[in-house]
Amino acid sequence: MQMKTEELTIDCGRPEAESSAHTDCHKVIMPVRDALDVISGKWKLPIIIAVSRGHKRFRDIERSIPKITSKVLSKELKDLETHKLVKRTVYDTQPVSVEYTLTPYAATLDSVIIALQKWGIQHRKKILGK
Amino acid sequence: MQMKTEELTIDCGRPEAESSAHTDCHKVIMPVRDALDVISGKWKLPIIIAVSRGHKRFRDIERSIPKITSKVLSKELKDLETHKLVKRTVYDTQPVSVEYTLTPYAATLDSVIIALQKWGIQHRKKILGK
DNA sequence: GTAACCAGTTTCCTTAAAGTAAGTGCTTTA
DNA sequence: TAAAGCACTTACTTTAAGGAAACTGGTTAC
Repeated sequence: MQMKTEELTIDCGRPEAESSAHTDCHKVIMPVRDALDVISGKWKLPIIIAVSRGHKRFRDIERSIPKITSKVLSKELKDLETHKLVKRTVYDTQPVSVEYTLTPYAATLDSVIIALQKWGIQHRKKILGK
Repeated sequence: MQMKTEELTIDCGRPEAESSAHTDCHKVIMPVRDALDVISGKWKLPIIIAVSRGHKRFRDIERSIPKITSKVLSKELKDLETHKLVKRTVYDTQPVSVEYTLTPYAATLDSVIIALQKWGIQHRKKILGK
């Protein structure tokens, strides 16, 4: 789902001299954009956090995130699943119950989340001038 | 410019028992969303990288980022300016020349960019199964 | 004097993301 | 037996982002 990277051809440089800057630039921007494709957007991180807090059932997650709709939640959970961050398990009860959990892989996002959180905290202070 | 956080009221939790989970959740998600407001989107990081590579002039930056248009570049530079990541300096030459540079503050984004870059690299491997 | 460069702005248009609202098929509870 | 819960899906509408192209008002180079 949207792994389009072909348009990421950032040139970034002074054609004559340092053509190393080209590759260089590419190497930063390409993975960053890959990462942002997965975690940016309004709902993905809220969902990951809600699930990490123990909300496993669809309605449960839905209730824990104000203003999210079932439509959006459904779609975002699918995205997170294809990115292998969330696991969907169907239990053969009557009626079937479905559980969402984070994969161990989701834990690799911790450093990203922490970096974003830290930066967000100080940025708010900076912008609001407090 | 879009510092709307009032809808970030993630509830996140089991009303009875641990109401600490509420505040907890909030404390993670709110700054993360603040950070994403600033750096997510298609163009902001490419622009930051282009400027960091020494492209200072409007047309220069425009040329260094394939497919960007003047309209979008103009808007994004303004955003980055209000977020204090980019500085716009007008020199009183004939005709006036304008220079964009990164602020020292932009350097605080390094850890975020590095975290995203790292994660993006291994994620691509994971998803493409290489 | 006309072509080209600079730093943008304006207008119009298309696409994509997100919101609204209702419905589906099943089951348990009052 | 009617209401409500579960896990969603479908159809329709609104909003936002982004692209294309032209244009402004100045300046310098040919």
